[in-house]
Amino acid sequence: MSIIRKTKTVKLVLQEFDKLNEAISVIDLVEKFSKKMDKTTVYRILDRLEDSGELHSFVDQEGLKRYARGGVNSKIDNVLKSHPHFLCEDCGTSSCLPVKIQIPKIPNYSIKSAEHFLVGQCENCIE
Amino acid sequence: MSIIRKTKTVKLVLQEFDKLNEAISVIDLVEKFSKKMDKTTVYRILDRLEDSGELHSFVDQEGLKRYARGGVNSKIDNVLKSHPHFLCEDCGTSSCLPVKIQIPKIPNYSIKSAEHFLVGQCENCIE
DNA sequence: TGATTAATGCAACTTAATTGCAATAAAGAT
DNA sequence: ATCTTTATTGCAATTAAGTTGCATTAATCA
Repeated sequence: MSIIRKTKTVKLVLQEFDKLNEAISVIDLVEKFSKKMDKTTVYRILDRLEDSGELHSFVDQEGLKRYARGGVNSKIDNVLKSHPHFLCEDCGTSSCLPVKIQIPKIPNYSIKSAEHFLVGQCENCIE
Repeated sequence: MSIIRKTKTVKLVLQEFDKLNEAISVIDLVEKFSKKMDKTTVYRILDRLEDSGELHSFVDQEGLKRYARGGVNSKIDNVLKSHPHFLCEDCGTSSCLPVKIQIPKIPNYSIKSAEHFLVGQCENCIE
């Protein structure tokens, strides 16, 4: 693993994750930066930031890849391990939920990792 | 919703789900039936079987769509609601796990649906 | 058996993501 | 500050999953 250069484009991407503290789909990022950088660059920057632990990714219900701040095992929102990812069906924003989901013991199975994807209404859209 | 005709191809697909009682990716089905039917036919049959409640689908970690017997809310394995889906990283088989995952209450959020995807070793591959 | 219409095959298309390669620009050394 | 190294970028082309339009075929039911 080599160091990650703080290029203009990398800074732009990181700024975006600072600004909106949510899980962003690659598609949205590619669209948002279409004037600033090539889509391959977006893909590659996200790859590197995930490798280095600055971001983590998951695939949503629609099969789209999304990225959010923090490594899978980081404590970025006091979440130690696998936290659920959430999509608001009203406003479309996606985020990491700072709760722990208990995985029941399954006889004769060994569980290594878990991905949870919840859909519903977020705090801004619930009435 | 119109009736589903029991065509030769539909029967073949259903037989496959009977034979292997697991969650099969569309890609695998398309490949398996490449001599028997067109890939569009596979996609459309799966669509219809899902509409009619005979199958349910989910998207796995890799963004691939998978199908398994039973509707989302069916009691096919005594699973009332959202059950986790499992992928064995050794043998590659995928299945529905007949356990219930408790979703913690999240203040100010309303959760409508949940998808759980677990990865690990299945009963045949665990040593 | 015939009429109706669901289902199929084929070709073309869309969209997300990947790859190769030459050109560019950070980072560290001199 | 300049040079050297090599990580990073842009562009074009490609792969792979899934979709669409349309003419043809074949279930279903009267």
